[in-house]
This record gives sequence, structure tokens and C-alpha cells, in this order.
Amino acid sequence: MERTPISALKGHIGQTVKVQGFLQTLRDQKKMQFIVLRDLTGLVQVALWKEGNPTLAEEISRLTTETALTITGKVVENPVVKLGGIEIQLETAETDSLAAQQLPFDPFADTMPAIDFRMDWRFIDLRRPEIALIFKVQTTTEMALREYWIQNGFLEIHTPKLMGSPSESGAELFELPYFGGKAYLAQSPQFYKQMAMAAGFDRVFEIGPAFRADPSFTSRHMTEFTSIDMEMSWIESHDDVMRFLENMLQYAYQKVKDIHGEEIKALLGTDLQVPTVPFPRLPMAEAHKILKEINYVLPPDKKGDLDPGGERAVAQWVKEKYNHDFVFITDWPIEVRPFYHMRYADQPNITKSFDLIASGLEITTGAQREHRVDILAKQATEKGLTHDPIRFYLDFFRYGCPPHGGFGLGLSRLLMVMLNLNNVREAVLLFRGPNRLNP
RNA sequence: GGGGGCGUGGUGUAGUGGUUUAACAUGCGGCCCUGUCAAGGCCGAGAUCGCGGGUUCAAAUCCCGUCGCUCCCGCCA
Repeated sequence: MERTPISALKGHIGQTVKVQGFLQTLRDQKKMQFIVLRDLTGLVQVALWKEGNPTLAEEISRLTTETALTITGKVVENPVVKLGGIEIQLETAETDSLAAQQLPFDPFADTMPAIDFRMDWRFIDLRRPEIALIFKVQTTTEMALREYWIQNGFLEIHTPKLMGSPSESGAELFELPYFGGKAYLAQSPQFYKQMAMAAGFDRVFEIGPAFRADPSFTSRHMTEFTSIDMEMSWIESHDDVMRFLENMLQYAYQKVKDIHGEEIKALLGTDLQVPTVPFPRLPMAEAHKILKEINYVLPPDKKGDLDPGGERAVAQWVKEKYNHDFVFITDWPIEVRPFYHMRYADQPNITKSFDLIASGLEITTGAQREHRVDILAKQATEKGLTHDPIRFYLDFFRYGCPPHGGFGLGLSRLLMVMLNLNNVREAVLLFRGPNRLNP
């Protein structure tokens, strides 16, 4: 018999079905037994009149919470049943895997353990429907992004994660032995997606892992995370990239709202707002004026930059002024940007770059790239980089390369903002941090 | 790397010098229950209060150290 998802049972009234899932509750009474069975799609009550099948009843009595179970039975309408007005009259039950007692924690209790303990027992944590929902939303988000890219002529690429030289300056590198030499884990696909531009691929995207050896202990950092990257050719400025990004995010938010909006509200308590376009844009100089107006004092070493508190303050100002959760901070000074960001012809100290701040959290960095090899090489030198390790990269731009730009967007940070989660660890299947390599 | 906070049964919390034999909720085990309601009732097991040292007649409680976790900063997505 084919398996019926619990959410589809209403279409099988009067039929005998097979349902497979976890035993969430067993109410073992004198004459009746009730099982609440859970699969990824929902919950259903399974009932057995003990005298009708004493042998089966005895087996059911031995079952433990969270046992993996296959049952068959007849679906009947029963308005008395509070769980959807239907139940299954149990006919057979097969224990696929009896759950040991007791569980490290009860995933259906009113209070949950600290996040670190939940990460130790993540597979149990993930059995909670509200946590599973995060990954349903992730699936829809990635589907929507791919749809949008494909509609716009993008190619999907997969760049290597083992590299012979760093892909960005600044961020810490994971180094590993490589056949008697050294290799590094990719911090970003930056160089390779630009190579794809030089290859004439026109527009590319990649959703893949990125590694940063930063000993960061915050609610928004991971040493391994999934990066959403894209790069597009023949742009006139970074504004073309921002326009693409905001429209793409609006598309993805709309898809998520259409498919999961009600469930998100019910299980996570978040009323998903599809952002309007265009997103507000604030050049960095203006952001600083605003911070001055609202008396936010930046740390003295921050010059043209923003600290996280400043980002949150600007985001709040934007929220009050424009009622918008997103804001592009543009035109960052060269001191705080990498060498490959293009600079304004008439303002050589300002880059044609942007960050996207969502609900006060930095989720994206993007820019128009410098595609003129002589200028690029000069900027690398200025930043103190020697050309030898990046010669292969500089070569990309020697034999004809269109003007281009792109961005990197943190998948889990996006989900964190979208679903109003308070920690990025909630939005990733298995968290990796300085002190977390298992499970 | 720097700073703040927190470590009490499986889990979440209360208790912040002295009848504390460490409490409550939940989970776990047992029994009961005319079809229950992500039940209800009764009974039971389960914690040397992170670890080490110190102060004191007396420490879960105060002090020092240490470890773990967490959040913030730095850095970033």
C-alpha cells in the first residue's frame, strides 16, 4: 500500500490507508487507545478499541514517545475529534524503530533548552514543526531565486572550494595540508564568478558554501555558511546590481508568503511583509549625517564605516521615515572595501559599492567590480597585496572583460531576517562555529 | 582576541548564608480513567546545586581560580 501524507487524509475518508511517522502521544486508556501520529505534513489521531484487537492493543501499549511507526487503518470522519475532525481506526501497526526513553529533551514541551543543547540533539530539535518550517521556507526561497535568475538569463556555476590563494583579503583563512603543500578553503566565490564574466557567461549565480576562520562568537556568524552569489555583465553601475537584487528579493518574499505565509504566522508568529521596491538608498556620507542628527556616536576608529550599532540605528531611522525594513548603504570609502571594488571616476576615494541592511542586519555586500586590469593592479598594490598570488586573477581581465558587478548574500542571514529569528543558528541545519564541529 | 551575563534532577526554572530531608513545571516509570483531545487523576524514581580551592560554627547561596555556554564588540555574509 502506498503511503498517504497526513495532510492528505481528508481526501481518503472511508478508505484504508498507510500512514508513517513518529508517535507523538499515546493515550492508553482502559478500553481505548489513542495515538497522535506526526509526519512532516501534520498530525492525526489514530484510535483503537482494545477489545476489538487485544494482541494489537498490547503491542501499542509498549510503544514509546517518538517511535517511528507504520500504521494502516480506515480514515473516518468524526466531528468530536478536535484534531481536524478525522481519525484513523487502527488496523495494523509496525514498529520501525522503537525510541529509547527518555529523550534528551521533549521537543513538544512549552519551554526549550538552550540553543547549544538543542544543537547537540539537533535531529530531535528539527522534529518540531516550527523548526522544519524554516527549512521548507529555505527550499522555497532557493527555488524562487533560481527561478528568477533563470528567467533573467543566468547560468548556474559551481566554483571550487579548495584554493591555492586567498579569495579576499582581511577575512581569516582555513589552511589545510594538500599533498605536501597548502590549500585554503574558499572564503567566497568572488574570483571565480568574475572569471565567468571574463568567460563571457554574461550572468551567473552560485549557492554554495563559504568558509571563514573568524573566531566570532555572535548570533550572526558561522565559520561555514551558505553564500548566495551572483555576478552580472554589461552593467553601467552598482545601481543596476541593487535594482536586480531588490526585485529578486521581492520575488522570493512573495513566493514564500504565497506558499508559507499562514504557517509562518501560525508557527513562528511572524507576519511576513513583502518589501516594496525600490528599497531606500543611503550614501554612506548621508548615513553619517543621520547618525549625527540622532546623536549616535560611532567609535572613533570607524571613520567612513558603520558599526553594527550604527547599522541598527540607521535601519531604525529608515523604518520610521520610510516604513521600510531594507536599506542600501552605498558609496563606501575605499579604506573599508577590497581592492576589486570600482571607484567613482570623479571621487577616487569612494567605491561604487553597497551593503544591504535588513532589519538592522548586514546581509549583503556588493559592488561594481574594477574590470580595467591596470587600475585593478594599481588598487591591489595600494592595498598592500603582492601580485604574484593573484596573478591568475589579474589575468582574467587582460584579454577582454565586460564591465560587471555582483554581490554575496548570506542565506541563513536572509532567513533569519525573513522569519524574524534571533539567532542564525536557528536558520542552518547544522551550525559550524569556533567551538562547534559536531554533530 | 577583549568585555558582560549564566551554569541547580533528562529538560526548563525557583531558591542568593541557617528546619533545604533542595522546591515547581515538564518529561520518565507504575496504577486508575465510557472516546480521549495534542487529556485528566493518584503514586514513584530521578540533583552530592559545572569543577577545584578558600572564608565561615554553617555555603547551591560569599570570595578566588578554572572550565563550559551565551550575548556584545572587533570582523563580516
